[in-house]
Amino acid sequence: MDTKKKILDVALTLFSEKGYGNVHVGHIAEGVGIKAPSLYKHYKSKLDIFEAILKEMSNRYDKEVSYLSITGSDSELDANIFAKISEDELVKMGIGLFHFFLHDEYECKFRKMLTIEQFSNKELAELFSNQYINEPLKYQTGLFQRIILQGQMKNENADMMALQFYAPIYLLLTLCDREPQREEEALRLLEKHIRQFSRMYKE
Amino acid sequence: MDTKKKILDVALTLFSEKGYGNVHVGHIAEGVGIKAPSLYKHYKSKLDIFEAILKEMSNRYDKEVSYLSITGSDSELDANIFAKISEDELVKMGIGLFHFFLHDEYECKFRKMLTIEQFSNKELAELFSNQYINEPLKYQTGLFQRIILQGQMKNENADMMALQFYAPIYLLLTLCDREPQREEEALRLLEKHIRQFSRMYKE
DNA sequence: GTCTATAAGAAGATAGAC
DNA sequence: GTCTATCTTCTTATAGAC
Repeated sequence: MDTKKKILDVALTLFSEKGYGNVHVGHIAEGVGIKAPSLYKHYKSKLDIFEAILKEMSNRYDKEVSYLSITGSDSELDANIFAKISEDELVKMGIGLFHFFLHDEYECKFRKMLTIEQFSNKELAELFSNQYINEPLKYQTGLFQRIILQGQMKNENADMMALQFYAPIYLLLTLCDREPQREEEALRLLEKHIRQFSRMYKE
Repeated sequence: MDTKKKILDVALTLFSEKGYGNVHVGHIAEGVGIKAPSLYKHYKSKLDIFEAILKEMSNRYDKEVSYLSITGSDSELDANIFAKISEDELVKMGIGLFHFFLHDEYECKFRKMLTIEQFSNKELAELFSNQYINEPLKYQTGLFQRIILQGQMKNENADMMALQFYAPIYLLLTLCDREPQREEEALRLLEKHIRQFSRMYKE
């Protein structure tokens, strides 16, 4: 097994639960199954481990964006699929997105880690905003612009539609990060939200 | 000047910037203008300071809720005011609320502190959810129910209207906590959101 | 690459003078 | 109520054997 990789896994788990400052190299080592000094054969410092996580997750993110087209400038392609789907399918899409964000192991832990560390420096603040605010809004704005052009929805501001569609998803996601036991409740609200949103904007 | 109170002020400021684990009693003492051991004449431990902040902010919150009626079960009263106001006045109300949450010194620091510490135990998670999710949604649901009854808005689910009205405010608030330089942008989006929301649901 | 031993310093907290 | 001095423990990191 790749120890260097396992160190990042364990560290990400601990950082996402307690935050960087409350995790000690001894805890990470214990999770990996080695002694603390052995960590230093793989990474030169605790900060080095943290930065390796950022780099690793940045790579993962880039791959997912280009593969799943969750965000990015590729909403042109999706709109054709989107425009033809029913309200039921829109719900299915929203819930699928929600599930992925909430249950993908790395996605979830990384988001919690950034939530804790977002105020500690400007780079982490920007990273959080880009990944969880700017990019999703940009993508969904493009999507709604297409849907409007195709006459499926009312000719309102697409960026506000994206905000009004996405903000509840974001709120429910951060709610479930904090209180995982409320996932069922969140899913009910999410479905109701998308159905009502769909009904209000339908042309 | 009240040293005991000043300790809480300084500690809250530091906790909201760096998180509990990254703040040391020496830092707090320095901010207050005394030496670390002197802190222990006022509080018996670092954790004791943290808990005193929670208690203090809980008192502040109770007073504000009952005084400003921002949340609570008093939406019956406000609906009469609300129902008669124009879209412009609805915008003014939303922006006023946003400004208060964002610029009230204690409100802002406490929210950041809870954001950082929300995953460290269940009580803090519940506190965050109650104060920034459950209570605002409950209040606004009551408000929209009244507005619907008075025939001012479409007869849709009031709880979804509350979610769709409040979630963008919440998203923009957390955005400004993270990147204060984006406040102007957030205010523009907020106004656009409320105007579009108002237009979509207007009967 | 992993271990034990240990350095070097930081951090929370106490004792006791003033 | 504040200070200096100090204790104890924790924490990161290094040295060097295996």
